[in-house]
Amino acid sequence: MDRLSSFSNISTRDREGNLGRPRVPTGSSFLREVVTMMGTTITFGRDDEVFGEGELADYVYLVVQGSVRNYKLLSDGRRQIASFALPGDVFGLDAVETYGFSAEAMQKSDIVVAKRSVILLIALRDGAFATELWQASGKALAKAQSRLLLLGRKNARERVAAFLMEMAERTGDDETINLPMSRLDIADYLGLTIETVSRTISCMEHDATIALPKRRRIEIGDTVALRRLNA
Amino acid sequence: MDRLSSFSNISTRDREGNLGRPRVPTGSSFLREVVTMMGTTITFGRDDEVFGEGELADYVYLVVQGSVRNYKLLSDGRRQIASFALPGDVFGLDAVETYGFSAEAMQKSDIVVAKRSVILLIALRDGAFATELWQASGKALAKAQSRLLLLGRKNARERVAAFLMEMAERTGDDETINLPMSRLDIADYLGLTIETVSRTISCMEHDATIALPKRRRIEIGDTVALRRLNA
DNA sequence: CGATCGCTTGATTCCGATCAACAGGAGTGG
DNA sequence: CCACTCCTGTTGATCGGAATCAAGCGATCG
Repeated sequence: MDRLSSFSNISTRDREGNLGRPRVPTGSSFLREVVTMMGTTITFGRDDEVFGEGELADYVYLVVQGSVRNYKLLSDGRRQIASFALPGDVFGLDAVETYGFSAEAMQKSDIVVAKRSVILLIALRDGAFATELWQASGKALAKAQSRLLLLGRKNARERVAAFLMEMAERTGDDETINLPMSRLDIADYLGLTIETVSRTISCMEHDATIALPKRRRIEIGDTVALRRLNA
Repeated sequence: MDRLSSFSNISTRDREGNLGRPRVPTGSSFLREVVTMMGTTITFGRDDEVFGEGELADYVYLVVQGSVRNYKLLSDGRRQIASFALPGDVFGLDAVETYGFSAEAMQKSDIVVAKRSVILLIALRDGAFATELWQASGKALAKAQSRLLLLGRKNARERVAAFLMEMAERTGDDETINLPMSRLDIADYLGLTIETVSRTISCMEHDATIALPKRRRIEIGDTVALRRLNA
């Protein structure tokens, strides 16, 4: 764990505790360590742009607190959210020359910003680290491919079920989900309209598949029913 | 170009000529060199499985001749093709533990098969090579994200237009496309049905946007009209 | 030459989009 | 504290684009 020592004098104590989350995202925590070490924390307000599609990709980002939407737009305003970045997630890492999508904070968010050139330098010197970056991209790609299946072939109910299971996995305690995003964000993530998302959620509430004590809080009642919709 | 010399005694002459293609896919040709050097060529017949989703990812692949579909299935048979691999393309590279999708030859295809462990070993020793792998994954991810936008937000005509432009770019001479895949493959790539693909293509023929002298050959008549549908 | 497979075309259905109205909650200012 | 407004989300009615169902065509191959 002191692989960083050749690049920095700062002690490499574990910083996971700072995140204050019940779960840590899968993947290299060493990558998070490097970004944290090499970067600066910036606070973004609600709907502030972190970067725009097509801009030179000079930085990589780590969400400490808050959440970020990564999305692409068509010229007429249609939007597709590619991914949500939650606390502990790194994003903007896979850009090659320029960012392939835009990124906006969904609420007041603390984000560590690190120079890509530094990451690249470390990667070039350290094959193991570069390999971790490669594998991190591989995992991101696998997720994207699952989403291709969702967007290309699943119906509304299946999409919402997949979303709920994903969010249950990534936040909360498997039973209760605290949504950091609006219904519109969910719709643009799932390739649906806000009305269809709302209706589908209502329907699942009537089914007792889920309960919603608050707008942005969903409790999963019937995990089996959700899982059955997932394959 | 002799970075391979430490791993092999075979001379590292340029092997691109072997591919017999008008265009070489973007990205590291060094990666193709490594795979070619370290691998063995195997010929697959039409619809032969190269690997199945969930299998241990022990190999990486390079298409020399022919073409491959990479796809995921739902339990009821719905299929989403994530990507097509054409001559010069490497696939199966981004898998982490197991393959995240299945791969089948679309016709008789010559494919170089190389052990992943060898690639990994080189990557661990050579930060520059590992960084190339990382960037290759980044490009694949960018393509996948563009396809998320297509599958989530574009209508049938826009999807087909995007497909034609992609194929014109990847094969042939920008004017004439020789399709290596069936209408069903196109449909499963674009998240449509075979009937909708057929109708849309017919409609574009009536428009004189395209011409189809043969079933598997498409000539682009109005590039501007196609491009207008793309953003 | 006939059979099969791949593709096209037509008729109808259906799921999700669109259009429209309203409800509830949070935040604001008096 | 309450009245007001704005914003987000829900619900209902209708529409439309692609799916589904169905039939026929044409090329390829044994």
